[in-house]
Amino acid sequence: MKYSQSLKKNRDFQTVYRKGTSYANKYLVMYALGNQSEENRLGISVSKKVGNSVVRHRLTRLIRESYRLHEELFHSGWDLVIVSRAAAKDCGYKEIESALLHLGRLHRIVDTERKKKNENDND
RNA sequence: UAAGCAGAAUAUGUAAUCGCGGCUGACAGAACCGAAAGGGGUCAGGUGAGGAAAGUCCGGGCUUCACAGGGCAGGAUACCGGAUAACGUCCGGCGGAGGCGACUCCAGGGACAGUGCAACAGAAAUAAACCGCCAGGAGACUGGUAAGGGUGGAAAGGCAGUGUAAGAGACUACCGCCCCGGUGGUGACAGCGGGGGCACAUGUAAACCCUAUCCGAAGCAAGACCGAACAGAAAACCAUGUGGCUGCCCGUCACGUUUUCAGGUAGGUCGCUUGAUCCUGCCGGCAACGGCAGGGCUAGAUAGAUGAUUACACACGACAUAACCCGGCUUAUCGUUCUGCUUACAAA
Repeated sequence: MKYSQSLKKNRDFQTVYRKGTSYANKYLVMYALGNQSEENRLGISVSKKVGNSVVRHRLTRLIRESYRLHEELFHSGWDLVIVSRAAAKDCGYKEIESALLHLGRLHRIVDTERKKKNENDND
């Protein structure tokens, strides 16, 4: 991903869960916390309750792909944790994509209208 | 052709665009991150999950720790021979059970080493007379009897005959069982001959147990190397200072600074894929498998890479995602194809 890192340490996940704000819809839960940097960091969590390994991997890839294709819509400087809920296990790409963008708008870190990262598009 | 039996192969495909993990080559060999170790750029090419990758149920390699030798405990296995690195796996047999057959299935050592258990029913369960039958007696009843009834998973080999008062391996034939001998086979065992009238007298070892054989423990988050932080040891420095012994001086100790050594957390690198390897051919073997020759290299991530979109095709796509590596077992599964064989019918 061009503008983002992935969130790796369990410690970082715990920080976002504890101090961040959260919104949820039918398929996903999104936690967000400002990280005082130029970049976003994205963490994806799919519980074993959702399904077996094949289902969990597919959901992780769908969420990552949705974020990648709309990366320029997100404001920068946030740690995001996306948690998949059990209802998401039969979803296709389109449903995950719209659910992700919906949660981003609730957090007010997604611009509905235009691309915003012009300062980063200079390079 | 129909019904079946055994085995094997395959596991949506094609094209385009965007994206991801290794690898190779070229150009840089910088910037940047980090104390260091180390990481890291751009472009191109090529490559990138399974038959079960699953369950983690067995067996081995590998690694670290432990280990003179022996025994106990605990666990596993249990007809015979072979294969193998090894196995509880596989192959070929034996015995038993099922099927017309191809073929399938088997928790298949020991109950004269010992202990336990066997409900209910039944007269009685390891010990026999309830009914019946026979004899005696007027009768009550006494005696004989395991052929018949009834109970039960099991009632003292089965069945037929002789025999008898009625009966009984009491006697006889056949079958079964036990013992002995020799034959074939590496062996489990098979079949042959002779003998015993059948005794210990039931079942249960998936009850404890006995016998024989095997087993050290933990696992790649193993482990090896580098190594901030942080404890430690030694040496040097007393230039200044603080505190204790002590109110002061000397002395000494601790704190202090530098260097070296050893340990080692976070972090990093390796382990990490060339192997009991795969493919083809020939040879040995009924087979599992082994030998020889030639050829191939086919993921290696470390929060964890295979996805998204579009188009087309049809059978409309099941189960399921490597995590050190192999050999098995078990379980899940949409379909398609092939090979060999059996039975029935038809044809010849």
